[in-house]
Amino acid sequence: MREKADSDLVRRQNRRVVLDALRQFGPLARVELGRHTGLSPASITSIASQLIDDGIIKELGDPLPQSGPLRRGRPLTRIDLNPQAAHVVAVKISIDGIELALADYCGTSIARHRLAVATYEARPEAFGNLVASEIRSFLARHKMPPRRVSRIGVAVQGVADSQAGTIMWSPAFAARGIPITAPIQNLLGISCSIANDANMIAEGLGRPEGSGTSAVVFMGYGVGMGLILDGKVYHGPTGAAAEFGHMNHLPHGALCRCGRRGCIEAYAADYGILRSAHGQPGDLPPNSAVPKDTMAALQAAAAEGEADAVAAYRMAGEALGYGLARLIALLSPTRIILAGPGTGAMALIEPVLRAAIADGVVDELRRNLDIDVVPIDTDMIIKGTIDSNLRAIDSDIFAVGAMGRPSAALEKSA
Amino acid sequence: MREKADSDLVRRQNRRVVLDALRQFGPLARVELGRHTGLSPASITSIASQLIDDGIIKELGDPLPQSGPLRRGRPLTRIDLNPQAAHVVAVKISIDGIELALADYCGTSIARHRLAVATYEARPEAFGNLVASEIRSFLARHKMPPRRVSRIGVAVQGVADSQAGTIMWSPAFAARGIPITAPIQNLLGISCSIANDANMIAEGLGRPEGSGTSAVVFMGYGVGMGLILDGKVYHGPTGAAAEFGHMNHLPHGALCRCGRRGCIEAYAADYGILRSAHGQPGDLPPNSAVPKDTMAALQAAAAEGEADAVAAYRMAGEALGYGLARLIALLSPTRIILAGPGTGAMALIEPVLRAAIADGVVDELRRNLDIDVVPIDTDMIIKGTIDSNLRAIDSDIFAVGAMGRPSAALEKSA
DNA sequence: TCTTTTATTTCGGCGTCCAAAAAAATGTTG
DNA sequence: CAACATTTTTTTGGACGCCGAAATAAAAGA
Repeated sequence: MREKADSDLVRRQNRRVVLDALRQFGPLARVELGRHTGLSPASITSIASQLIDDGIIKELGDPLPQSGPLRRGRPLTRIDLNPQAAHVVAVKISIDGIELALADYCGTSIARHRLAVATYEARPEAFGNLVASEIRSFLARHKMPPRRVSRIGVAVQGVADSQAGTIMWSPAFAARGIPITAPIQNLLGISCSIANDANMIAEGLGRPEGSGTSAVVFMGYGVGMGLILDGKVYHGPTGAAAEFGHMNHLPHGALCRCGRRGCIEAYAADYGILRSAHGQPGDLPPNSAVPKDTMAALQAAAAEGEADAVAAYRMAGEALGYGLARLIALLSPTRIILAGPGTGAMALIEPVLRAAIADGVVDELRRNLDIDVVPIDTDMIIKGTIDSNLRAIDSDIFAVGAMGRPSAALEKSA
Repeated sequence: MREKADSDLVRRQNRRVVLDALRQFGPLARVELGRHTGLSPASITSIASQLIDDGIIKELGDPLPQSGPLRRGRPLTRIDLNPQAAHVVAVKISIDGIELALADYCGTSIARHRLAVATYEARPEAFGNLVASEIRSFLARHKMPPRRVSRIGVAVQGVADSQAGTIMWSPAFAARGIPITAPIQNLLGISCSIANDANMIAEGLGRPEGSGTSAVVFMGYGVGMGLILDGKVYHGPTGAAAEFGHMNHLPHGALCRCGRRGCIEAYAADYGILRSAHGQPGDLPPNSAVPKDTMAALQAAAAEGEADAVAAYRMAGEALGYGLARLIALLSPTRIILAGPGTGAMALIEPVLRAAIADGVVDELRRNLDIDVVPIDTDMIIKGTIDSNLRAIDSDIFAVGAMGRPSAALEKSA
């Protein structure tokens, strides 16, 4: 059922609109905010002074690099998000290591740390606590009191249940159903969420694009996907969405890490490509961690025209292409973004991939489709996790009542 | 960018909430409306009297079948949607015929009409006008002045571009890109929309289910799908979404009506099943219109255990099953609904279909999945089209400003 | 110093919501 | 049959939000 509205909702919504505009278009004067948001100057004044009182935004001092053209009149007073208003920690869990990042409310990175952890053998009961204590010492090292961290976001490869706050299944772990958010919240008292890593890439890329439907494919040690439907990242009922890598390509096909046969990953992830390049049978149990060098060497060999390597990449392109063709038939996205280390061999993969899409989809459906390859950026996941959690903070903060007391959000639900 | 809010928006939203509640829970007294919507009695009084003035809802007379338990106090004054407030026409275009239905604002069917049209040979320029004039005489026959019809909804099998208002591609037509909404709007002056037929089934089933993610599969002369994501029917960027029937099943597989190879439809639509039951090669051009009797005979033969027929249905089940497995990996729906005449052979199809899903999807993803077969109801498409257009009217009407003048919506955007 | 220009704040009006009090409409009871 | 009791609906008064217009602030130019 749709929700009723009242004046409280109006203010909340407009606070959010203002924060959105500031987050997207950097520092802005009140007039400019008015133009961006459609709110009247009077309302902007009111909302801004409230947000300033709450310490969420602040007026910038003098440094007004008033660009060239001579300007008369009262100068603009620029306003920006207050970087001290909140902080977030992003945690990326991957095979044999976790990466931590601390950022302020503006999204500026304050500190990073990477540490090796034998994830595959990790005990499910202990792992969450390990992460929590690593976060604690990371914060301590950078003199950041946990009280000032408003949110922790965890990104993991594989299937994350964001409702339950667990890792349902991940190639980084032998175990299943590993609780993550509960131990972190218990030990640190900071609210925490978990999501799939490719979804976090989509969060990072998602907003600026506007309201389209697009898919981000992550190619590397695994194959992941972030889906943006009607401008919003799709998380599905449990938060375990868009397991493109484990979408079936060929029934009874090659063996995948997930235990099934014929998944796209079994042909297009590092281990799948390697397996076919070596001429190994498809039912050979997958080799979980492929060293970067090995893949680099394989890419080089393929670029030189080495037949087995070329064939392996073509097979990967075909699996990806038919998978995307199926996705297009279902969702008709306007944009597909290919990202991740696997794009290093894109020259070989792309023609096959495009041919497969052409073969598998009615022309009408792919007329408005762009396929882009974005530069490999290892920080995309961290950046997306930070962005997504900052937006969540915006949502928490604007939900705050007029008195600036966070409990207002709770009073509502009572 | 998120939209700003003002008090106008509040009233619009609350009007909509009230209409929603009435549409879903039948006639309600003001107190009951208050309970359903969370609005205060004062607000309900205000909103209701406005809606009554606008003629959108009305107080019911005496007939209060006050159920048993002795009730003191002022009796409830029940309120309901005013059936005369608006009317809709639903048009279902299928192979060789179109079906018209007229309904009032409460969704009660006033008239139905079916007529035969040689759609396949229809000229694209003329077809829209033909439909329009059929609607006109249909309305005239039932003494319904076009002025009192607020919306016309067209449902068609195949790919509809709801933005452009055309049929991009449909098995009912040899031609492509047939304009529909423009000629209807021009001739009748009534706003008109077009959508895929399976999406309309989903509209009809969609709301009561709440906020889950589910897929409705239509099995019959073709294979269609309506997708409900997070409680809302997904229409995709152009409105041409969820062409499940033309999702590739096997690369280089059997020839489909759409001209591609290996589509699910090529195995699971009537013509596909028939083709394989007759042992005909997969590249035999599809037979567009299969008579009902033929399919009934085939279903009977299969039920008797006739080997070729059984094999054909098993192949259909496999194509559907792997297609659904792929969909589940991507969207992890909580419910899949199988509907349409093709479900007549469900006893044969279902085991294979379930086996394919089990084979193609990680256990974790299908743990919370229900697969249901709903009774074959030929009116589902009509009903869904009517419902969907009534909800669109609700949205138009609540958008009306306080003065009851529709132009208020336009003034806003200026 | 005075004018022009532009940005921001203040003020008054309007619309919405809500809580509480009042009114309405009926059943119950002495 | 009149005085309660009970429940629904309307009215009243206050709060909060938005907006337009006027007032104020802060500069550049004359």
